[in-house]
Amino acid sequence: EKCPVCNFPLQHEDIYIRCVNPSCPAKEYETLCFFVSKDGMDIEYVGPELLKRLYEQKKIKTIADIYALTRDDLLQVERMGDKIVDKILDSINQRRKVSLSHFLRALGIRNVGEHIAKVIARHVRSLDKLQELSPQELMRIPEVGPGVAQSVYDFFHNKESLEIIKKMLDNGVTVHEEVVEEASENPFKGKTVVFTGTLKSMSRQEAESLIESLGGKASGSVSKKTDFVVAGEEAGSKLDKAKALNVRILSEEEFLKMAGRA
DNA sequence: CAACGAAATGTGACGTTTTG
DNA sequence: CAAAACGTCACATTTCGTTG
Repeated sequence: EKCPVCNFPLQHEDIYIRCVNPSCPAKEYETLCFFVSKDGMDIEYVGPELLKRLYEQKKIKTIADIYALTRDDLLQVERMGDKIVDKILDSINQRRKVSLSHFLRALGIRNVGEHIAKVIARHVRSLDKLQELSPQELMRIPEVGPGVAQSVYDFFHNKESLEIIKKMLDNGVTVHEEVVEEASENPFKGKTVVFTGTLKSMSRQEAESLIESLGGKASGSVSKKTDFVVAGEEAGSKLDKAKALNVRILSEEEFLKMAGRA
């Protein structure tokens, strides 16, 4: 079953599908894939393959339907046992409560990534408020320009997406306000940090959220605005750039010590 | 309005767990 | 135990917002 307009198959290829057909299957499927992915709601044990089966069996169509899945729906899928079904349901339940920034990110609004989602969430505080903002009002938020403002506005003024949001709320999803807490004094407060290479003691993501919790910013690329580069094993090109720009380089040990985790 | 830095998007490889 | 499916990671390229 292919979309008559774009003719894309139902295949998770990480391609961003921009088919004009509002009910394009390939697009709907990609939206589902993104929603459960790490960059979205991060629903464990649910990935492209499972979604494809459920979509083809018409058990789900939109991201809202994920929250209405039953044990039987899942057990009907091939290669599905009790153990994994328990985990899946558990995982979905865990994600019923979500912060506004996380939710906003997971919706997959164009031009809204992890960072911008957080910025917007901290400014507007609630989902209701966000829906009321005009593009002009949105642009008053720092780091939000015309492109982002338009995407966000369009999303919240589209009949389909509003229905999906309503359905999610009806299915027990609660979006809570963003909590902004002031970080205590530490070497990373207000600093920009870039990680390169592999860290032994934690994942890249854990390290980045550690920096954030300390009031710093974890960035992906080295520039002259970067305060520290933390070099793990097999550090790549970012380490070279740091040396070239005379950015202070920290070993993993130094990093942990300064972060108070050593 | 061009240059620049940061964020978003795209690409590809590899490790781990579960089912049957 | 092998195939399937999920998870993790690094990094290149493109796009966006800001600033001089």
